[in-house]
Amino acid sequence: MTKPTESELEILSILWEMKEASVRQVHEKLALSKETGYTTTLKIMQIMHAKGLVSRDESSRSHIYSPATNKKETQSSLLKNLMNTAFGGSAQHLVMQALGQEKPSKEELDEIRAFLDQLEEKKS
Amino acid sequence: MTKPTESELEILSILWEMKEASVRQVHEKLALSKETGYTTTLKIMQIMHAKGLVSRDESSRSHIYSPATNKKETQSSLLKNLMNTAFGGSAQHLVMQALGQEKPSKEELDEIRAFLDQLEEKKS
DNA sequence: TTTTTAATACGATAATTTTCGTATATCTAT
DNA sequence: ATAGATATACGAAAATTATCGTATTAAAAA
Repeated sequence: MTKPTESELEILSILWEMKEASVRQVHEKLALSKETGYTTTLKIMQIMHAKGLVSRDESSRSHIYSPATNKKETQSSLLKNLMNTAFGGSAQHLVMQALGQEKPSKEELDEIRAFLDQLEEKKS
Repeated sequence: MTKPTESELEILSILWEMKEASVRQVHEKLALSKETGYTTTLKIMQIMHAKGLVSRDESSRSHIYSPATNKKETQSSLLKNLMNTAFGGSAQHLVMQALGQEKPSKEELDEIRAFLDQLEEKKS
């Protein structure tokens, strides 16, 4: 599985959310947060297709793209990479830092707690 | 604060751990996990110095480098970036994913729990 | 049918990042 | 002092990534 570049990841992320979309649709979303031309978006998506990061349906004139990589796996690999390069390999530090800056809601905190409990059970 | 590149981050991470080190020392650590030449490491560290990512003591012949950027801030910014590009902005998802793959020890889990509690208190 | 609009393909340039060779200076040991 | 080892500086090539213009084709509107 090739590692997506920064730009590719932005697009992949949009596709994860939308499930499938045309270049136009992706570009419009992307343009909300980034100054960029349509053909640039197109080109990157074509490259992603060549790399196998996305698949596309070419049956209609405007191709419909969808993510081809496993979302969890990609996230996991990026996370592991960041954990190793920036957090000395410590999940704990990374997690606490992530929580600290985001101030999650009580509900989210509870879900995380439940998740922690579940993790611990599995240990036995 | 300029965002470190991937290679720069690897080096910065080593410096965070060692507090301070010569190019030679950094290079030896780096070479354990990566095939790379000495002058390459040197060059990157010089660039980092020019960017202000590290500072150095030039009083002896072999310069001693140390990290110049705030560690927390850098980590935070990288984390936020990954959270936005790969996790749809959700700290919760990121955190659960990170924990899931690392299987932390009971002690670590407890520390995280304590941290969650502390977070919640602050809310009121 | 003609014109306008909108899509893909593709090549080329620009920008960024990584890599390394070589020159030069300094330290160390002989 | 001289030779050998080891440092930094620096330039430039190589590799990767991002950007965009233009040609061409297909659809839609007039």
